Amino acid sequence: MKANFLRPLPKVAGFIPNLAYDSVIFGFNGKQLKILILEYHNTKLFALPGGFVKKDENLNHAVKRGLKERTGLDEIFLEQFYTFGDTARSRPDVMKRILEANYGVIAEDHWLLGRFISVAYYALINYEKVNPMPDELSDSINWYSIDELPPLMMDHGLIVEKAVQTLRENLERKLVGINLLPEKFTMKELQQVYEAILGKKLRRTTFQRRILGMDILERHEKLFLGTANKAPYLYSFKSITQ
Amino acid sequence: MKANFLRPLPKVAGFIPNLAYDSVIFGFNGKQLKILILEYHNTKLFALPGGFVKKDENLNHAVKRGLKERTGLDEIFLEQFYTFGDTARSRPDVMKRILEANYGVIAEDHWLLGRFISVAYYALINYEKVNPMPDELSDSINWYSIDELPPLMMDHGLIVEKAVQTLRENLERKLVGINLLPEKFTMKELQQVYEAILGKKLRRTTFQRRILGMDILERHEKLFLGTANKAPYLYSFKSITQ
DNA sequence: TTTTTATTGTCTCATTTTGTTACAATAATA
DNA sequence: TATTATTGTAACAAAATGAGACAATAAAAA
Repeated sequence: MKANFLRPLPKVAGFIPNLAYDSVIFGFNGKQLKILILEYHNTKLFALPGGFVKKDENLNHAVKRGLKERTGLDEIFLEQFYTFGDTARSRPDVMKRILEANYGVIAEDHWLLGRFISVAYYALINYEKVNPMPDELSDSINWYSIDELPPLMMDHGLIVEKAVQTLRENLERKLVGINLLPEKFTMKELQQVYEAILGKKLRRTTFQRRILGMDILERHEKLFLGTANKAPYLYSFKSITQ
Repeated sequence: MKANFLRPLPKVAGFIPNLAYDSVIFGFNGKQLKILILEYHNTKLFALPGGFVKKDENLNHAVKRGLKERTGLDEIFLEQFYTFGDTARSRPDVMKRILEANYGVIAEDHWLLGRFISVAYYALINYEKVNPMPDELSDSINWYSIDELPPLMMDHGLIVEKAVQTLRENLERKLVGINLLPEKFTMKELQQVYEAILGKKLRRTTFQRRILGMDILERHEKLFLGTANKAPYLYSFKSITQ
């Protein structure tokens, strides 16, 4: 949420003060919905990837920039979902631990120890195309299944909760699920994405009929996996033809 | 959006810099969906009511505070829907006009002429219970029908658009429509709210059956309006009984 | 080569929801 | 007492969804 994406101890000058962003980066491993969580050096603190906004930079651009550094990906589904602005969410004590573990003693009035309002985004990415990169402050960034998260610092647990809730609400309306899959996918894979997001099983025949009825998929060649059964077709998302 | 809710030319000290909020306050006059728009002194500039966040104040609380000043109402439906963070949305030239019309010459580096990221909220209120109050900077605040808005300054037109879109999306899912009506209302009034929000006519019998089927309304006495026809029942929203 | 197995694509029928029309009940007026 | 416009609800049609059945098939086993 705070001191990421930054190499030397960052100066406030270049950034908008008191404003941060956090990102909930979703991936799908074929079975479970996962998110990227980083762990700060020598603190056992787990947090969402986040960062700050430059003074002359669009908010959306700042988040894309951070995401690119983390995942290497450029053209991904990214949507803002809430801005967290309670005073109690900022925890100077926690920030201090993180900064001291990295840079030694920190001035009491350092800008990173102040209050932060954080704009939260969620991203949907293709799990297989990513090699997550930690930053200077953290020694690891890893995928965690959304129902096996480590205890997250500050209000990051709440942020994840709201992200999952938003994703569920948007699933039907905006077909966001597609962004978690590779270009071509089987109907079963698409159904598994839906099931992982909604957290419940769906009926195969009804699901297939409903999705095909939407007329948003293009059918391609079959996928032969070497298993002793009928091979499924591959589908891709129809590009909108204006 | 900017210099509202403030009596003397506000000092940056007490507020979080570069951060504002804007509110889209919806009301329903029985026929049309309306929003509150204010006009700044001697500028012919129309804007959404907005304000700033105190350094030690919850974001949500700041918005409630502003809304209370504007409408006198306390317990109203209020929901955050988007944070606008493009650099291009801030228009120092426009701000300068407003401030100079109120306070005379303004320093070039005044904080209000800087860049602002704005968290946008929409509110749903009972049109009849409100006597809108302008602030120091504006000489009027008035209801405008959402399809007859004056040209709004900066990106406020965009903010309204997104608010209406969000309201539509939330109408089914969260039954927000109820908040625009008085405590007790007829089925027809409720339908008119839905129609105003969705911007289309609904079928009476289907609407009535669907709403009643939700089991969220309590039926009360009839409402006799003196018209030569059957009197409708009054309904209220069932309070959630845990 | 033939049989077996699990999975896929699609069809059918039951159930539920929604669209549409009809109609009796009513509150005031003529 | 008849008329008028509106309301509440019933009745039926149409559409969407739930649930099961089944043939087609890809590879392995026999």
